[in-house]
Amino acid sequence: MPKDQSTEERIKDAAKAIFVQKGYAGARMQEIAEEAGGINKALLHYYFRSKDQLFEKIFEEVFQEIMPKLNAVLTMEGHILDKIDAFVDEYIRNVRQHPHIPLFIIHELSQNPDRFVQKMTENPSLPNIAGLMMEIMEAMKQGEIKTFAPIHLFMNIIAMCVFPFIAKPILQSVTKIDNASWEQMMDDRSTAVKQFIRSAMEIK
Amino acid sequence: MPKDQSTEERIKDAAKAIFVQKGYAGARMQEIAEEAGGINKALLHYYFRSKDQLFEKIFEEVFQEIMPKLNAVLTMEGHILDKIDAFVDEYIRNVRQHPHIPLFIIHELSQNPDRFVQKMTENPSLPNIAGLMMEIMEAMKQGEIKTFAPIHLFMNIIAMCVFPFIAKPILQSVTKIDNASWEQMMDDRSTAVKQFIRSAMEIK
DNA sequence: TTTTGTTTTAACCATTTAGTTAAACCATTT
DNA sequence: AAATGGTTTAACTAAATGGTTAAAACAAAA
Repeated sequence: MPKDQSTEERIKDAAKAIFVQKGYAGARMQEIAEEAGGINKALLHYYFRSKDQLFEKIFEEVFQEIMPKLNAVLTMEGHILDKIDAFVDEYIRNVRQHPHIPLFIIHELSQNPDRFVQKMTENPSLPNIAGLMMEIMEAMKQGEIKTFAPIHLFMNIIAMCVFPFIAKPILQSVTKIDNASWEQMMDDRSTAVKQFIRSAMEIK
Repeated sequence: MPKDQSTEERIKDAAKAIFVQKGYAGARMQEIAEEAGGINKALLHYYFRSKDQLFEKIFEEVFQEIMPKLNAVLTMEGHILDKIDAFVDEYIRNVRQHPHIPLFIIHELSQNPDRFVQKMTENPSLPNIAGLMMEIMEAMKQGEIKTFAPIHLFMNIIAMCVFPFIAKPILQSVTKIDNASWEQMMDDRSTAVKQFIRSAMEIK
């Protein structure tokens, strides 16, 4: 039972920063120790045994931090387009606070695809995508929104929310937008995406 | 002057496969040598001096392989929506053939953002985004398409094309789609994206 | 056939890196 | 104060990894 929280927490924060920035392969235990501030490398092993186990802890935490927020919105009541609006808002707001997380998750997950399944079966807070699909199809049948393959709609929504953060360096270079203007643009991003989706899906 | 192409080419192919799959930090010179098939690790250094230089060569090649194809479409003549259609088709067709490239580029570029600027200034085949923006705005002014911030439209298009390939492992897991169905879905992707964009941008 | 220059190999080197260990430190209890 | 148990450190080890080197193999020219 850890009496002193501070050291373990400091290590986790440092590890999170380094792993998220450099990925598993690029991260060094030494660097994590330094990031934690005047902490010996051996302490990392004292608290987490190995790089693998430390990484798994961090990955799990990061992962479980982002997921529940999303399906919270997904299980919201109301009109499907309002739900999508809420999803977009929530997603972009979250990602802006932790801009490195999506690329980190995507990269590490594509190195080890099975990890996703494992993490999901461990924690049963898996998003109910099938339910969402049903709901979308129902709304289409009711003539509330245009008919469009639900899976592609789903992918479009996620893509438009996440991609700018994942590809920021390229996009910023290719569009020659400086940091200040980028943040300004991100202020408008939520509205723009919602508008685009409504424009595509709203009938008439 | 390299008389024998074969060895150098085999190394490059192997390096490309490994680097693209594992990233710079995760790739091992030994593994690249093995991938090349019965080739000594020292040969890699004989031909490319260092891991860094080998990586740079590969990165450059991969990068220059994808870029020109894109602005080729970008500088096409015709109606803006047709141009976008062509872009989407070309992009998705290309990415399907090399599904690991986008994540590779994005990941390595976010590790070293300056590299993009460098690679771009080296090769002047930079896509004329400003011109595209102008064209889009002109079409809006002419009432050919709905009014919508061009930069967000641009990001939406790229996002919808690339994202599914970048996030394939997650998306496949979360939607519980098996490999066969995934490919089938990708067959429809181009059409779906084009339809979505037209639905969002077309007037009336 | 000898010579010359290039390609390839096996063995090595130096450094980095994850991980270990034994001892020191420190706070709390007795 | 002594003992106890958790925490931290410095110094170390073993393995991995990028890189080097000297010699062998090979091909082409003289």
